Amino acid sequence: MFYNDKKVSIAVVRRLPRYYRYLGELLKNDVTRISSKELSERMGVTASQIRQDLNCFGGFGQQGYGYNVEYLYKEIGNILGLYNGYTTIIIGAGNLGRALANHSSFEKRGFRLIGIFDINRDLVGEEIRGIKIRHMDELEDFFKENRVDIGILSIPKEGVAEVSQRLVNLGIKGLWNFSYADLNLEGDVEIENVHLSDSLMTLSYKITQHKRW
Amino acid sequence: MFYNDKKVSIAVVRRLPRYYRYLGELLKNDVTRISSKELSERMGVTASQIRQDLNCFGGFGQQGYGYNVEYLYKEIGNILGLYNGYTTIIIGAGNLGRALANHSSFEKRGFRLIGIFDINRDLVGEEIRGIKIRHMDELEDFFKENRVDIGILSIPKEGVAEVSQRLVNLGIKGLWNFSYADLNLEGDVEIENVHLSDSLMTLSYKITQHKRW
DNA sequence: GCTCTTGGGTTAATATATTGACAATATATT
DNA sequence: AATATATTGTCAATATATTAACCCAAGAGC
Repeated sequence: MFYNDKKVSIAVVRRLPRYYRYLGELLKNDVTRISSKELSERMGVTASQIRQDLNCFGGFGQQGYGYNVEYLYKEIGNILGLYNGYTTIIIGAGNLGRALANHSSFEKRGFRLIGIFDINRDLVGEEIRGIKIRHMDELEDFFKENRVDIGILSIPKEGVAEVSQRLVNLGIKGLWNFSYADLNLEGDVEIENVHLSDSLMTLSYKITQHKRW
Repeated sequence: MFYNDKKVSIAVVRRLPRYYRYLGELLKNDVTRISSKELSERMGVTASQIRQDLNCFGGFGQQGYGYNVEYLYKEIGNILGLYNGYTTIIIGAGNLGRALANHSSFEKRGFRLIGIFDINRDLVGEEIRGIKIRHMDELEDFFKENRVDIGILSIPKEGVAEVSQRLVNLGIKGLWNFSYADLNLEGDVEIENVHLSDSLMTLSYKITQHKRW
């Protein structure tokens, strides 16, 4: 993982959204400045980590003052690419796909849902939040007329390999994969797997090995 | 994180579900034995890591032979607590809550959904997969009559602090939190946060810093 | 304006995680 | 039955991540 040719660990990158979230809250509460120390106490991490993390991307703070909340918020948003107006499409209009389509917080972060696709012809034509469901056959045509940055895969694992390869061939930049299969594709695409079952099993482990029941 | 008083890193624990998944696939394909080397190639990790990981929990393999797939599968399932018959309830019957309720793969992993709750009285009485939605007021009574192990929180972040504390007071063992707020509770409860927005923002970072567009 | 305090950036120290190496032991082969 | 081969469990080496320490710039107080 890189930033301006500088190597940045994925652990650091995964913390950025959390910083962004906390800074957003501060901003909402009209806090204009914050020190790494105070932020660390709120977030339950070390101040050192915050300073180290942020310094991967540049010196955003000022000695004796701290960080300007609004400035830092926007900088991190920028690093995360939230102001690039990325477009998304959902593949699979099942329960999960619908839930994601209705999940307004993604729009709030700058992601714009522009299409929903499914193989089930019974669903085609139906609308979710003003976006009509298209058949998978229309995928290629859709790409001719729209810039699609991110594909959200909410389909059973059986179909994932084929569909994802198709999306990559069409030039998609990223895949957000909810299917119960690891995606390891040939080609120039970024992948983020969300394995809900894995997360639930991890919780199950924690409960099982927890020492008080 | 511990296993039989032995310290096991969370990184190792988070890999267990993945091993479980791959072993399940092998089992389905009637593979009876596998070496760490071959498994490592399929999974895209090092053989050393697999051996090291598994040895946190015991010596499941045999020199010169490898691992018995079925045995290892069951052992890991057991370590993860998948055969303990954990019960779950969903708090929040919005889009995400419904999607999770309909997500059958959790049942397949041994988790049993026994209740759905919401504050919206219009939804009360409605059924999802045979489970009727109850009003939050009934929560305490429900706990008197049922053993509830895991609470799935699919509600807006505003309500999370109050609801989660209530669940902890009622003796819940784990919280699977989908709300856009970190849960850091007092009390004897295990927590697994799933921040979908964070994951999407991480993908956005990867795309943004990717070096070919 | 001078001094004191705050607090970021950076380097060093420590802790954790991953990978590599190999002896020990079971299986497979002849 | 003896030998060759496969492959684990474990220890050591390396790499990565986190935390601590400290220097020095900027702001606050007088």
